[in-house]
Amino acid sequence: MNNLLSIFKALSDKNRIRILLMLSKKKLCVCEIQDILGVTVSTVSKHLSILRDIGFIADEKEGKWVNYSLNTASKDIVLNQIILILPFYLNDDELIQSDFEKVNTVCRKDLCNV
Amino acid sequence: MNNLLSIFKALSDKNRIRILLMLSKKKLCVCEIQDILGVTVSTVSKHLSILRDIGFIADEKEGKWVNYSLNTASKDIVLNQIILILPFYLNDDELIQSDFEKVNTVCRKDLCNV
DNA sequence: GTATAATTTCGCTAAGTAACGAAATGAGAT
DNA sequence: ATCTCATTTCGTTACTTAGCGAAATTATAC
Repeated sequence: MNNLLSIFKALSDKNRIRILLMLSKKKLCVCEIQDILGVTVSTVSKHLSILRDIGFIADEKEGKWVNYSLNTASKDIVLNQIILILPFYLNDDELIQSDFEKVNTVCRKDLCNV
Repeated sequence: MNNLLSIFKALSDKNRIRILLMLSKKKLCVCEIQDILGVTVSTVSKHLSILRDIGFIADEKEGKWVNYSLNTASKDIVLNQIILILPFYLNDDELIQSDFEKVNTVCRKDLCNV
């Protein structure tokens, strides 16, 4: 029950939903997600830790960066179903479409090393 | 997006999950649900209004009482999927099993008219 | 080894929400 | 028509949580 509640609580935030859908398109690092969401790095990091703890996403080091990716191989029924359903539900959403465009053009090297 | 968020927020509460699963077994009135959950009537009423507004449940008058029932015919993809998945996920949950037993024995006439 | 840069953690504030009791509502029963 | 009783709404309190900036951490690159 508590596990299930954690899943729904994790999904009760607009920015976390946006992150999940971004990651369904492409692996991203924290600073790229920050750029797209328009919130501070610490806030993004907090959201990512919530999504990671549940098993929605996975992280992996690549040079200086940590790449986050969607975990499509979860054994959890609810997690799997949610990840399948989300795109059908939100592909037409204006904000999500705008996020998708940014995902394609975002460049971590421009964002950092200022 | 906001619709989806409302759905997940509605599901982010233990008592609302319990209510949904109770109603999957039997139609219940507010005072019966109150007895099983062990919270005040006003709290139950608030939970029910949240679930009703989204379309998870429906209400219907019967004499003095309002019967609440699970809306299994929702056109919403997420709502439908959630209602299908919840039992698989929680049938083994201790609290839910205890709720199910109480659902079978609860009697609204004993609860009211004290 | 030290410097650099991305990420995480910490302390705080503001907004949101579950719970309660009391008052208001509304429909059935007399 | 009035009374009764289930239910809803209102006002309040306590708790949770998203967001921020600063400090701490971690690991790469020189």
